Amino acid sequence: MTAKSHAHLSRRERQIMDIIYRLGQATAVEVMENLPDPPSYSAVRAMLRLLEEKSYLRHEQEGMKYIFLPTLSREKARQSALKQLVQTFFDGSTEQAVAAMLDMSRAKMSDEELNRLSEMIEQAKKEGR
Amino acid sequence: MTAKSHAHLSRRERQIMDIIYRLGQATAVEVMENLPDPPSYSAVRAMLRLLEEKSYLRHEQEGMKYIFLPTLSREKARQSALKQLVQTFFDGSTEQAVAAMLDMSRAKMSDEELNRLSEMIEQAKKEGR
DNA sequence: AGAGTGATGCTAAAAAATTAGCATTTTGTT
DNA sequence: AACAAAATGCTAATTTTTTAGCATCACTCT
Repeated sequence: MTAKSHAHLSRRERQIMDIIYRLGQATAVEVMENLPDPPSYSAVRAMLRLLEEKSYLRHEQEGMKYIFLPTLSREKARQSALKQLVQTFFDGSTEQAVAAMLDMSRAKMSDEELNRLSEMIEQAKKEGR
Repeated sequence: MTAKSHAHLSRRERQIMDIIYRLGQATAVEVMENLPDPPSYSAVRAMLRLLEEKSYLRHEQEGMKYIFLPTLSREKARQSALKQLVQTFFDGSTEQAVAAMLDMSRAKMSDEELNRLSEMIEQAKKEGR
C-alpha cells in the first residue's frame, strides 16, 4: 500500500505524523510525550502500528525499541505541505506567502539571514532568464 | 464556545475548513463539490452545522441559503498555519521555509514578483535596526 | 391554491477512530 | 536462575466521526 496525502489522515494520525516530522524520528514514548491530551501508551503504539500498516511510517529496531520514521522524505513532505498551504491560504501566490512569512518573523531574523535571502532571490532572477 | 486550534479538527472537519478558507466562503453545495470522496448533501450539512456549533464557522443567510464563513480571519488562520508548518518542517527557521518556497515555484515567479520580494527584504533590514 | 424545487433541522444508524488491557518477549540485575 | 523493567503484539470495547433519511419551511410558477 502507498501512503496517500496528508488530507486523508485522521486527527490523531495527523498529530502523530506532525510530531515525527518535527522530530525527524521518534519512539512510542517520545510520540506520547508530545501528543496533546496524550492517551495511554498502548493507544499510541496502536496508532503507530496502524500508520505503519498504511505506509506513512516505517520503523527501525534500536536495541529493544522501535524508532519510527516517515516513509516520505522530509523534503517531499515539506513541498506538499507548502503547496497545500499556499493554495489554501494565499490563492496559490508564493509572493503573498513569502510576504506573510517575512512579516511574521521579521523581528526574529538576523541581517545575515536576510542577506542570504536576498541572494537567493537574485539567483532566482538570473535563472529565470 | 471558542474555536480551538486546527489540530483538534477531525478529518472531514479539516477538509471542510480548508475548502472554506480557500474559497473564502461557501454554501453547502460548494463545499460538497470540493470535498474528496464527497458524502451525501445531508452529511455535508450536518458537518457544517457541527463546525458552526463549535465556532469554527458562522453563516450568513443569502436568500434561501446559508453562506458559511470562517470565524477566524483568514489572516489569523494563515499566521497560525504558517507558524505550525515552519515548526513542523523547517525547525522553526523562516529562512529555510522561504528558501523552500522560492525553490518550489522559482519557475513560476515573474521578475516583478521577485523584485517586490527584494524590496520587502530591504524593508525588513531597515526596520530591524 | 397546489405542486414542485431547493433549501434547512433534526435524529438515529453505521462506520471509523481511538483507547485500554492483557499476554508475551527481551534484556538487565541480583 | 529468578525477578523486574521495558518493550512489543494483539484484541475487543468505547467513543467519536460520519453518514443517510425524513420532516419541514420558503419561494416560484401555473
